[in-house]
Amino acid sequence: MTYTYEYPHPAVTTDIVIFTVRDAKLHVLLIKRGMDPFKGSWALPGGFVRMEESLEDCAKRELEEEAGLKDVYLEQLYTFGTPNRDPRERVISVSYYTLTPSENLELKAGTDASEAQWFAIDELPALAFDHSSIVETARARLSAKMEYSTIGLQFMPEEFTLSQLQTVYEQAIGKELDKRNFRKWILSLNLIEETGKKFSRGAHRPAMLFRIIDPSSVKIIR
Amino acid sequence: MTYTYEYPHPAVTTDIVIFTVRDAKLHVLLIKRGMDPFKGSWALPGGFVRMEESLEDCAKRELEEEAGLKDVYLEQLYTFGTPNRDPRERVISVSYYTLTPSENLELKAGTDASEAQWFAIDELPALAFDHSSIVETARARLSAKMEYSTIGLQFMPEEFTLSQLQTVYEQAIGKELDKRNFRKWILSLNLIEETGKKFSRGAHRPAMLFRIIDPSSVKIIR
DNA sequence: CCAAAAGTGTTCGTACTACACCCATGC
DNA sequence: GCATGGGTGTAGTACGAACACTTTTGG
Repeated sequence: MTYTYEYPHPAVTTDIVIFTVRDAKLHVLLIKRGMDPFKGSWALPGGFVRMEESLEDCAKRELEEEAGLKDVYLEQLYTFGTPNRDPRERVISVSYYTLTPSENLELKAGTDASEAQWFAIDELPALAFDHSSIVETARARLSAKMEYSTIGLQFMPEEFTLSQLQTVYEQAIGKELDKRNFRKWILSLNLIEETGKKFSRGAHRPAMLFRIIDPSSVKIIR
Repeated sequence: MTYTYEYPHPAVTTDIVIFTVRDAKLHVLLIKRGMDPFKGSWALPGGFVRMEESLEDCAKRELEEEAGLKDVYLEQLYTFGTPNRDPRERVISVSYYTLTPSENLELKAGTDASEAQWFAIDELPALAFDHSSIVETARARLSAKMEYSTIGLQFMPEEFTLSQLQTVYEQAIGKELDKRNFRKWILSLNLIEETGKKFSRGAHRPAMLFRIIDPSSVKIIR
């Protein structure tokens, strides 16, 4: 079956930058390409938009197919459309990004991806297509948003310590923060509360565990 | 001549929201459609992306063809891709927005546009496709950017008074500003300087005229 | 001389910054 | 008992918000 048009049409894909923080470092999920072009190279999860699905639905589908991730909040990042960014044909990529807690990530390879793996943002391999630019754009956007919003909470699991949260902010923004000032700030927002439980992780005082009071409020990104 | 693909491809357009301030009110440029669908309706300037041009080049070309505008700074806004937003076929629209001084706007109708006209943002007619959403998105983005950046200067002609500039900010943000605080703020940035000339426009004290010191610095939008 | 917009400083409150020590635990 | 990260308060500064009167012109 073929599809014919009176004028040339580009192909449209979505590509998704998924951030998480593991081992106190910012990571991005990459998929090893199972097909040409760039077979064997690492690339962002993503794929072609189907005629009956919206752009965001496409991104969500790809995310589930290639990385087993569901129910994530996606934000549109930028649309990349330089004429020769794909050697096959003209491909326009609508990119999205998201943040996720590092736990509960069932990584699986999908149809056109033979492997999925987390990479530290500072140790990325060479990427297929212009995906390096996409990651760079996402990193810049993330960093800017973290400075004046509470999206950092989206990185967190159900329960977390303030030190973990601070590490996430430090990693995403790329600079160190003052512990007391950080705690004052995040607590003053009344978005998180103590669970009453403690978390012991070594030869030192255990940390209080916190939870997000209203998960829906975290999505408010101005 | 026809073009055939193995999988269905969407069409891709760019649509541009051009803001200006005239008569102390925020305006948007609209084009009266000369062809179906929505023949006779008002719509944003824009059109189909050609295979050999980048998205931004496409937006610039359409802007010149349909509105006679050249050398404008465009910022990508959002990509709209709901499946049925165009009755003809699946069309994905990459939208851009820009600001321009109200002077020197040679408005001309292009190939698929029979008329171009400025409309006050609060008095827009019904728009073709989902262009109302695009305008709304652009307005929200503009308003947010105006709060913490100096893009407002892009609305200004060569020489302008501080009152005019303040009006622009008030229109875009949608609220009144304190005259003394506004002046302190804008002057402290060292982006504008007095021309030495004065501008008389009625039975009152004439205003000092200002100019932008370095036009390239105005494009810095974080 | 009157109407109308231009121009000009100070005070207050708040939010961010810098900074150092004690606490609870595991080994 | 010591090493390790967890937890806490205060003082100084800088920035934004509120606020009213004088100046210059045209008619």
